[in-house]
Amino acid sequence: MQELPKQYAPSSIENKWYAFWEENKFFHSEPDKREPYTIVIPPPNVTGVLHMGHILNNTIQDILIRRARQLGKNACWVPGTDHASIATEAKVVQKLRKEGIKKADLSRDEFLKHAWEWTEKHGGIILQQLKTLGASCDWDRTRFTLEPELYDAVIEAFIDLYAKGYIYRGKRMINWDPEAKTALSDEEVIFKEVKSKLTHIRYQIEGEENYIVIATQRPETIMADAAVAINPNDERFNHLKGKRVIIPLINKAIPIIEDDYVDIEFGTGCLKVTPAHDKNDNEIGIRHNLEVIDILNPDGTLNADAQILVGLDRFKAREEIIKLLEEAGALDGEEEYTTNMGYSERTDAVIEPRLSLQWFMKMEEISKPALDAVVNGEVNFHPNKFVNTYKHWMENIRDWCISRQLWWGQRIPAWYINGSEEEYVIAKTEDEALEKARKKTGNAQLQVSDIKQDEDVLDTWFSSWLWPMSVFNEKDRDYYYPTNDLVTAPEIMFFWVARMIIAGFAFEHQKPFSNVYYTGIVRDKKRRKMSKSLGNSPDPLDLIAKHGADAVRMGMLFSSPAGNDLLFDESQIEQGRNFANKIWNAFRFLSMNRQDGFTYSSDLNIDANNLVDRWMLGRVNDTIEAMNDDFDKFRINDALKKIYSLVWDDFCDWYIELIKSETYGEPIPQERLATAFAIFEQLMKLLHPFMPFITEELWHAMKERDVKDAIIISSWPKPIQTDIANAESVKAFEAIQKAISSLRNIRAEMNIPPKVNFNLVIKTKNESATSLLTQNEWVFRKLDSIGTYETGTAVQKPKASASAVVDGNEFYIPLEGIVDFDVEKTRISKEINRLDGFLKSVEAKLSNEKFVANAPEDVLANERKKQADASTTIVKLKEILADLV
RNA sequence: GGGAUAAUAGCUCAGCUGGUUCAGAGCACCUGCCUUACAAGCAGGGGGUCGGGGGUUCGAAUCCCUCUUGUCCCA
Repeated sequence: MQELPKQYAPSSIENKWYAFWEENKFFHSEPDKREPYTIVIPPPNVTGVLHMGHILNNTIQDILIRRARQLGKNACWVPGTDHASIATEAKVVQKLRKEGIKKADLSRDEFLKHAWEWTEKHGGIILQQLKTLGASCDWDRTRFTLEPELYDAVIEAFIDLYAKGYIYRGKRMINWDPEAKTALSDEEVIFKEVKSKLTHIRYQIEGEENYIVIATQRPETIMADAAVAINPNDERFNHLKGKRVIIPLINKAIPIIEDDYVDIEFGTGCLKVTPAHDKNDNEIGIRHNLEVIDILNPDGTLNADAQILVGLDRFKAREEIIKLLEEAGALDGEEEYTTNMGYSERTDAVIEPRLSLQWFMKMEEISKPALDAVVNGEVNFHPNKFVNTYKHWMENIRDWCISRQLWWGQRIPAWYINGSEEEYVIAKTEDEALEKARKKTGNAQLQVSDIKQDEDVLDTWFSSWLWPMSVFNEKDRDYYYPTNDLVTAPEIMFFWVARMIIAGFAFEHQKPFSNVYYTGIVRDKKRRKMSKSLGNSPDPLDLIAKHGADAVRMGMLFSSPAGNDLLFDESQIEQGRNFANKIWNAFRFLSMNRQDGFTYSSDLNIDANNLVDRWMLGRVNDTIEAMNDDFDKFRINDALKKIYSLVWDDFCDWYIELIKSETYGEPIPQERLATAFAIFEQLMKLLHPFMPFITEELWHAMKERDVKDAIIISSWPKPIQTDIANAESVKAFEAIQKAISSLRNIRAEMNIPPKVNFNLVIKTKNESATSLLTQNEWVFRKLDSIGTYETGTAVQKPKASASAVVDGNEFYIPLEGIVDFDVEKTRISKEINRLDGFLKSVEAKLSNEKFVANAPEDVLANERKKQADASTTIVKLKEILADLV
């Protein structure tokens, strides 16, 4: 047998097994008689690259899918990407610009050709990267939101919703991104707190020398002012009512109006009203029937209606106009001010509120079932706290602006007739549109050239919200839909999760999934979100190359309870790597001990007389049940911690130590080794979802196995031999562990070198303890250096000795010649003090009549037992202390 | 401004239905150890008024109120 290297080297192993899994189609799912278990991936941006958030998110999905596969379900994880219209279009435009091509010079078709080329070149890289992580996606089912079937699904959804009256076209205040030159939905606006200035400007009162002062953040918009508003209850301005003021620089008279919206306390109490450039102002404008003067171009520069500073960018214009106001004597000072400003989620440009003709989706009615489903638990959120956020948003839901002034996306299926903005038909194809247009106009002579399709595309989320349905063909949808679990970030709860639930009920009349697991955000140690622009994120592919995918998965998950942010540090990955190495070496040791002809049976059948085996298997059994419970509750990181501790603490630190041969240099007795191998199999299975590569590697290193016996499709363990491997055996062995720890503690505190033997005298509390400790003498001998070993209820206490009382049994180590009495006295006194304090608190409880009267019987009984145990131990320790004097 | 959520060891966090030696884990730290695999390891150890205050209860890290501080979402 070839000896294994001392350290685990993941890279070659990982590639090998990933190829093996793919070749054998273990990730692929087809509908069959089994129960399905389905996850759809949150589709990343098609031209994106893998970042730490993807690592966390996809690790969790892979864990869920691999465990489901082991549980015998028909596991299907559908991968794919979305077309990310704004981001991708921006990238393509940028690339073309570098080549000296302007988008404006291209036809729609020409531009789309470039966009597809770009997508094919960069698209799907991220999916390849996911493979290095071990993601067991069904790659045969990879979907893209712009591929024909999904495109059609989006168009059909639009047509259907339009027919039902949920979609309308209208001129509303929308969020305009002057950089991408498109409308955005409310969700795509990110508010950031920024330092700004309030500029105070004098508006002369018409026909008077006096002026009033208004405070504004946006002095460059004064040319679009339609009025100045005051609060009707503001007595300071009684004299202004009914008058008009003159806008400086352009000398235009506008009315003073009264409106409750004006905050008397804020600024100067006078508000300039700019209906074209502010949402609130727009509402005031509607109430007072004010003129709407739009002075901005789509790119954020001033247009001719501004009269001055035409062509200047809005921010440049702000600087310039302040100078002009100052020169004109209209500037009344500036004031520092902190405000929340809206930024484009995609381009980070400052959002421009703008009145614009767009397509909207009515949300209130259609979202009702989706609200109910989450509130009544039909769809569960993990952690549950996110239900509140969801509920709040859904109860205050507003209409969704779904049109985007872009080309890269699903083109809105509206055809305008004869150049009209108002007269249009909704149809899937041009032929159909023409037919409908002819019918609508009653003009049978209408030609294709008389109708023109809307230039705009739909919001990317208008395709993503169909994802759990649209990734399946009709036949498969019956089987896989509704899907089971969705793993995503809380950031996109509204963008995506809520809308998927809405769409699920709207189109399939069913929820899209049963559980939503919200992961945390990956941050750096300073709690900053990891991002490319900050440069504070490691490249996950480097991490994988350096430490192995298993280590990265482990490390990420270890410090990542559901819904809590993860403060990433590479030392966490090292912890994962260390664990992989530990497992590797545990196996290495076991394998080194195999003699010629060694075989083992996977069916565990342990000896009822061997407490160590009973304990070990009992621990495995407990862990299986505890992990299942954790998985049911989506406490995935708790499940990981349990298997981690079982492997490292129980199996490596105790069990392996105990199966070693009694004779130095001899291999592990082969029947013990066989049991250890069988237990190790259980451990590998439990660990497989978390660390797929190393477990598959060792699984095959344990014995020759058929392809069909790969661990990836092995069965998830169930508790076995629970008649002997149970709580009782665990408890019995734990008492021994505690005793051994106490002895090791004495050895350390007394500075007895590890190899120096000491004698052990155990005065047991009863005969069953004697028998336990007699039978397990070998355990003590194995784990510590022991000379003579004497046990019984009536043994002679050695005089000068170090001692410990564990579980009512007294352990004595004769000290003569070895040790310092004072140290031992201090040790014992400390222990007495500790127990004394504990006893007092217990006795305080028990002497409280109300406690005795009110506490349940089992609590009471437990307190009494605590009291009895503590006081007998104290008595014993005091005797011991007395003997030391 | 409205809402949510959190505050526990130096750091990151568990602690789920109020009661088990409940004050825990990992990391970091200290001490000893190259022990039949693993120094990426083994053994042992120190460290916390559970943010402050008040309340409910026989009993509170856990429930309620309040204050402070932080984070997130929404406007």
